[in-house]
Amino acid sequence: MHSRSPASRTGRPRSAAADAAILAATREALVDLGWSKLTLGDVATRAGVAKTTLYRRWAGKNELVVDAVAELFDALELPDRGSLAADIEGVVSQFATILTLPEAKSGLMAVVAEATRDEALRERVRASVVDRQKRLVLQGRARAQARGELPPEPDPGAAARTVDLIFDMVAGAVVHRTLVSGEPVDEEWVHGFTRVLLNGLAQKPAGSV
Amino acid sequence: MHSRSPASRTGRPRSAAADAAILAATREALVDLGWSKLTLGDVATRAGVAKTTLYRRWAGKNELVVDAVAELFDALELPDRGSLAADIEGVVSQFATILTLPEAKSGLMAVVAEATRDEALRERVRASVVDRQKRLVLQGRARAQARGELPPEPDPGAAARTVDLIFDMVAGAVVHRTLVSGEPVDEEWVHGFTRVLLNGLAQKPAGSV
Amino acid sequence: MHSRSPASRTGRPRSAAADAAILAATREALVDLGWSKLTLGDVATRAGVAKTTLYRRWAGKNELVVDAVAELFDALELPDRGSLAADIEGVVSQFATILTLPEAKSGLMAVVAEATRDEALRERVRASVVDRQKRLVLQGRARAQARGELPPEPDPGAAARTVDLIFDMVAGAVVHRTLVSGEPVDEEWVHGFTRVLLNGLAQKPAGSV
Amino acid sequence: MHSRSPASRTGRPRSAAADAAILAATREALVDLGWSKLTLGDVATRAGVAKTTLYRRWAGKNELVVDAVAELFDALELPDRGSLAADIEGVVSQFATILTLPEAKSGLMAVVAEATRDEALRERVRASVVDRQKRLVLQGRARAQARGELPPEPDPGAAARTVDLIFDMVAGAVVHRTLVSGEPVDEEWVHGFTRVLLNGLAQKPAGSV
DNA sequence: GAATAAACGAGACGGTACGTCCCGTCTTAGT
DNA sequence: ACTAAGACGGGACGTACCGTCTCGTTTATTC
Repeated sequence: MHSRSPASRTGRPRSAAADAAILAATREALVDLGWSKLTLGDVATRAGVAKTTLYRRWAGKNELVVDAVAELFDALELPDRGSLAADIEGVVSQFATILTLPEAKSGLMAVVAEATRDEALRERVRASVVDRQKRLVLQGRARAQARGELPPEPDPGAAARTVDLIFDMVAGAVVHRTLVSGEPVDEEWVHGFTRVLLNGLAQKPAGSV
Repeated sequence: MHSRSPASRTGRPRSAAADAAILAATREALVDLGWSKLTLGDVATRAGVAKTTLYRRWAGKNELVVDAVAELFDALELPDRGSLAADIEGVVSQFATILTLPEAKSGLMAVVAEATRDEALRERVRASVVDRQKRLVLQGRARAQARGELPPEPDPGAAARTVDLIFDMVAGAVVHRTLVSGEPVDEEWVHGFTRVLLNGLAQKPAGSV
Repeated sequence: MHSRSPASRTGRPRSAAADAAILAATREALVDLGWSKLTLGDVATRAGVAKTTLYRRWAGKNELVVDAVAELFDALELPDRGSLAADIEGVVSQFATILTLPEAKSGLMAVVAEATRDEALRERVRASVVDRQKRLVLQGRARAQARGELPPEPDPGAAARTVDLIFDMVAGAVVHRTLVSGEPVDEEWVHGFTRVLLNGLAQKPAGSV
Repeated sequence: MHSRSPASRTGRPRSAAADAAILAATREALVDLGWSKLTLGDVATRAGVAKTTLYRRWAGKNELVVDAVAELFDALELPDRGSLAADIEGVVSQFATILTLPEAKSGLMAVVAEATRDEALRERVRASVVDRQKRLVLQGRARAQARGELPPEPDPGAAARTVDLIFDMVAGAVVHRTLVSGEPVDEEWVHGFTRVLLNGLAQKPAGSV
């Protein structure tokens, strides 16, 4: 998350409670104000913490918001509903639910926007948010293979590329639907989307289209 | 784009050249500074215009950036490559190319982020960017139907929903690939994505997968 | 006092009222807080002015305080009491009275202290305060010469050195009495001091001592 | 100078070396930074001491600087040059020399300025600096009386007032010449000043001037 | 020589002010 | 009526110190 000079033994140790308070206050401020009107001074006040304490731990607004938002996605889990399609529908719905939280949508898109000009930030987003949730795709595939719904992957390279493609498609579509189109991710949409995704993936050969 | 009080007949008319200069200056500033460090004073200076002139025409940074960025996407067109798959691949590549422009990615995502808290802004984004490009989906479908690749749509409601779904999937996946994953949208990825999309759409029944 | 780029004809002109309000607010803040606790933000607030307005006109706290304090000494004038001794006693008393004002003592000594490390500031103090009041010495001598109490000065160089010496002695003694010794400059002290000064100056030859 | 709770018999005693190191570091910092930019954290670092150690011994910056500067004036002594005038010229020159030290001028004036709003501080300045050096005036008068240059003082009250007046005049004039006028206290000035002072004091009656 | 108790270094803490930057508005004179 | 110029009131920035606190460690003195 953030670190200080390695293994300082002397001096007063940093308050562990402050970290949690700051991240919670950040999410609260995102709800109330949104990203662009969120100020670090306000976050510090909400957290009952001095501005210096905040700056001692995070380099700036972007890094802070990434950490605050990333925690939200840890709530995601792959439900076991008996079929791959049902499992996917479940996790897509969860994802959409999180994305409707004001603290998630306002913060996430803003840091993605900032990350277009800040390689370190983009890496932080990927590590904290994207890669951390790729576990869901891997878990889903493993479970489907155990059920016999999917064949084992012979080529590890192709398998990794497919995971990335799936993640781009799932995350991208849900984010676009929610934030750009501004339409609800309801059961019907989830069903339609999942059908297209799974059918598309099932047809390995580029076939007759 | 922006308007003035309806019947202003007297006085010096607004400079038409100023509009174009301001939008160009905005894109230039997006390239140099990114959204968050872009200031309206700087844009005015770059455009050789007083700050007052700028504020008389746009309400603020968000509105200005939407207009500046929206123009970029008008360059998109559906190529006629002989098959639906090839046409889609062409337009996806074009879209990805535009998204690699610094002025597009930095600006677009930022206004989407801002739009999560500003309904009027989201409407402006949707009108200026999203809906304006939906023509591509409609055009592609019409052409494919003319070629006999797709059957005519009997149900207009379902047809509209499918257009929306396709748009969410295409735009979402490309944006996610480019901005979040930070991986290139190369020929291989475009091919894989298009295959999944078209195969998925072709299999109407939720079938045996 | 302070200046901007020479002859700016365009743009909104600086508010003349703001200058006066700021200097008055500075003196008020000196009374309430003293030099070391005076903050420019507070002065701006008291003056009903934004901090930027203040910084646009003065480089910092020192320059501002010099200007604010210098105005106080413009109230000094040489009374015509009929004899040189009486005139001097009058002006010394006036000077002592001004030095008992909190805004004067707190501010004046502090800028003198700061000026020990800032040649430009020392020059400003000398120009705004010291040299401006040397008129009193010159005026006193001229009047005494007119009365026949003092002979005309044959040597201009020696005359200037004597003016400086007198100023150092008068100002130095009163300041020291007031601020360092912390004793009142009462009639008795003024009388004693003036007697020593005038008798000392009257005995041109280094005499019998 | 400073004290701790009266009867602390147990526990580690305070380091005597730390006191000296801190005062020396304070003077060093005054030279390098001047009073206003001197920070206690920096002094502690220079002294190789923790900030806590410093605060345990001095209440704040003002008290510390008074103590650091006061030591400088202990170097003053009344030379025996054979006549009162020569003795005075000697001590005035010494005083002026000390006042040219950056650590003296910057620090002394600043604490005098602060003392205008802090009675306890002014008392500390008077006790540590002023009264401690009044010995020079007393010593000079005693020596002059022994030589027969001055008559014995019949009235002790008047004598004390004269001592104060002399001190105000000497210290005041030298300080003003050095710090405000910014002119050197050279032999000529010392000679002129001493002549005026002694001649003035010699003429007891307020006479014909 | 072990226990005690205070001083010590280090550095985090809540807080205040700094001087700068930009906001969006206004007040000029000029086009 | 519009324009360029630039001052205006206001608010947040990120930094520097303040004086306090909480640690683990060191060092005399007292049992």
